[in-house]
Amino acid sequence: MLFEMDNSEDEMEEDDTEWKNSFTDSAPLSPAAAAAAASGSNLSKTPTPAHRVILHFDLDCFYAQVEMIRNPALRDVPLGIQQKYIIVTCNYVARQQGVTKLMSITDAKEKCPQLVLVKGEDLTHYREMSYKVTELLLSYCPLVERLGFDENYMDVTEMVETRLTQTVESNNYSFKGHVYNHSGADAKAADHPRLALGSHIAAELREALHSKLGLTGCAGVATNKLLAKLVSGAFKPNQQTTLLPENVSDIMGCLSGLRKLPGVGHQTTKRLQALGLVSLKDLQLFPLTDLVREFGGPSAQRLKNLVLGVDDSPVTPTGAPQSLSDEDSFKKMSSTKDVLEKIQQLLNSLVERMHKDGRQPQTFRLTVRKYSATNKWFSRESRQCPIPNHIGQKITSGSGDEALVQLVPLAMKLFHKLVDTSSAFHLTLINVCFSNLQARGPAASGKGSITSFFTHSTSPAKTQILSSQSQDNSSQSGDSHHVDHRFSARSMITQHTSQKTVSTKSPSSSEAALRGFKRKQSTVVPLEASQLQKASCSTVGSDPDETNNTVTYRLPPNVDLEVFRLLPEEIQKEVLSPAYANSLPSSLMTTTNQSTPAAVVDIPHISESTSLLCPPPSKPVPQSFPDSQNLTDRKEAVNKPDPSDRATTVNHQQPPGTSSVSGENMTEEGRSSFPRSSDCEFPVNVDPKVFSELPLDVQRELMSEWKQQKPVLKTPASRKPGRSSMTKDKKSAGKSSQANNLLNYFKPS
DNA sequence: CTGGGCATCT
DNA sequence: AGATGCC
Repeated sequence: MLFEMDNSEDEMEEDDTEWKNSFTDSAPLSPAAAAAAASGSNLSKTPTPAHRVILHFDLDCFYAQVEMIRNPALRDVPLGIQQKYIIVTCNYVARQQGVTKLMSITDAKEKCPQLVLVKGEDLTHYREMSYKVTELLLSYCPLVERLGFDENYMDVTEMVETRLTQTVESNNYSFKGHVYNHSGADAKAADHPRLALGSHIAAELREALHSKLGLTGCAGVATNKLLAKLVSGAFKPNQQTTLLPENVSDIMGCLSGLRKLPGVGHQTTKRLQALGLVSLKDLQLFPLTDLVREFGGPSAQRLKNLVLGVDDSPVTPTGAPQSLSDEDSFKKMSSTKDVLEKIQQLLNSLVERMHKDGRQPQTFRLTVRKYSATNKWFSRESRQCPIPNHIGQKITSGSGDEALVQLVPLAMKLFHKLVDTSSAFHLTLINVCFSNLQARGPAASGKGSITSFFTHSTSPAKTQILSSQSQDNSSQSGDSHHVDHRFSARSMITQHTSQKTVSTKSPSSSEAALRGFKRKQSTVVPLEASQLQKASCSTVGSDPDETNNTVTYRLPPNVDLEVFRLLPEEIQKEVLSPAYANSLPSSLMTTTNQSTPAAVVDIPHISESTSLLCPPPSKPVPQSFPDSQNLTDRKEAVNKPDPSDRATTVNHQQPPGTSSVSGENMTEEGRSSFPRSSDCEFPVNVDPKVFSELPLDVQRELMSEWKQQKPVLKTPASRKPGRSSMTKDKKSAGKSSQANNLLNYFKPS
């Protein structure tokens, strides 16, 4: 968008000249020289080479591309990816008709009534594809840094030097793709052999992305990250651009405002504006000392550098993520029960992701966003706590269900630190996060290895990163990285295919969907949809023979009379309420069905019957790739747009009223047959309030533990017993701790 | 009627 | 723990 009118140098010329003057005034050195000089302050191990060749890759409308790969029928229709009420991105067919990123659904429909919408709130597929991209790049060169899901920086300086020494003169030294502010053969590659080679590498990598992953994208080639990023968008989509040092001032001059600089966000822009600084030139001419006063030394200097196109920051290999989180936003969440269900839902998928990652989280964090009239927009608040080892191990060992059972109370405790539930509250977002991720393998480390993210559950794979590239010439270079593919992306692909065909022991999405149902033992073979349906709706009756066996308690999580009698009266009521019944295990399965104004065309990604009978969870979506049948299904649906001519939503949602009947039945039955009881015997440390908010199955699990006196606690509970009062003082959560005592989670805080 | 993740710095 | 920034 910034540079779409790039090659027009007509009226730009005057401003440019003026701008250049100011540029050279404040920066006597060329940008490259300035960068080299600035790098002196960088104490990093390897002083950044004076001449770096940095690539920036930016995939075209990434989410839309992924969806079009999953369903090729979407390629030719205007497609928007919907999150809540927003089109987060859209394909180019839609853009042609005026749809833009971050446009509201309403506006998008006006612009483009035929717009096909796909829900994109579940990032699973995007995340997976995103890492495939990074892995592919990593197979060429270890210095790859991710920026979001759809962008990657790459430092190919070494590759370039290698090619430079070996290609002798044979190369014609032409540039691949565009050269910024040069038209065609204008650019003399001989003057910039490294950048020219960089453009070749970029072209090869883009081709690899296309042939191996089916993705298109843009690339920028420059001498630092800032410039590479700025120039990569000069020609869109699916093109690449190289920025030569002599054109740095050109591209900087084209920036319409300081906000366009990567690293300058809303807040920084405001603060700069308060100083009277709006244009790049304003900032260039602003005295550094004054800037230091406002922003401090490092930030001030960095701003000064940015505005000159100077950026000595290294390409830092991203490796596996340092935290995994899952969140959902909504208009209003005001009951503890809803919070509990949401936390369950979020944790469920997060635990599964964590397990696939293979590392063990040491810290758990819960974040909420509270609605407030004044501060409607932001203000998130969070509380975090350590994760006891025995719980963390259950995540990595695959006992996700048991981990879940213990994590939910933990999360609820944090929730009560954040929210005073005795008075009304109004949340608009909940986020759960695992951080402080600890690699399991003793020698797993491998610097910045992204490997652990892909090779779940296996022994620490060798660092699959090739430090130096093959010398084979350009014709071969596309394949030279093939060697270790099996370590990385391949493993994920294998997972996909194996799921389709045979039952597999690797954690599948089907199995994930069962989580919370607590079926007998480990259900390896995915169940039929009808079975799932049965399980979720038939759990209300009596509990025939489900006794004891605390470790693997089974489903259906029926009401255990014995346990139920022990519950406080208000919980009994809550449990018996229809809403709660619906929320029980099935709550883990139902997606939060935010009302979609648009017409809905149900185009299941799994199979129609599955979707109708038992809607998949919104987070862990079974990822069978489109087979022929699904393809035809979707095509059919897409080709039959809603006659109403309104926008069309493609999703898989639960048909209304699927699970309500049995719940109400249960209400009647339960109310009449179960006695009220006030004699609940909790262990001293248990906070009844917290306990009461747990779902039945969780309560039962805990009760069983307590009964069996087989506590997880290692140390005698000689602790000062928590007051069992219902009062909540939010302040003193102080020293409540025997670290490994599950009961501690229930102590009133 | 502004999403869902991630990172870094303080 | 919060603020800020990026996509």
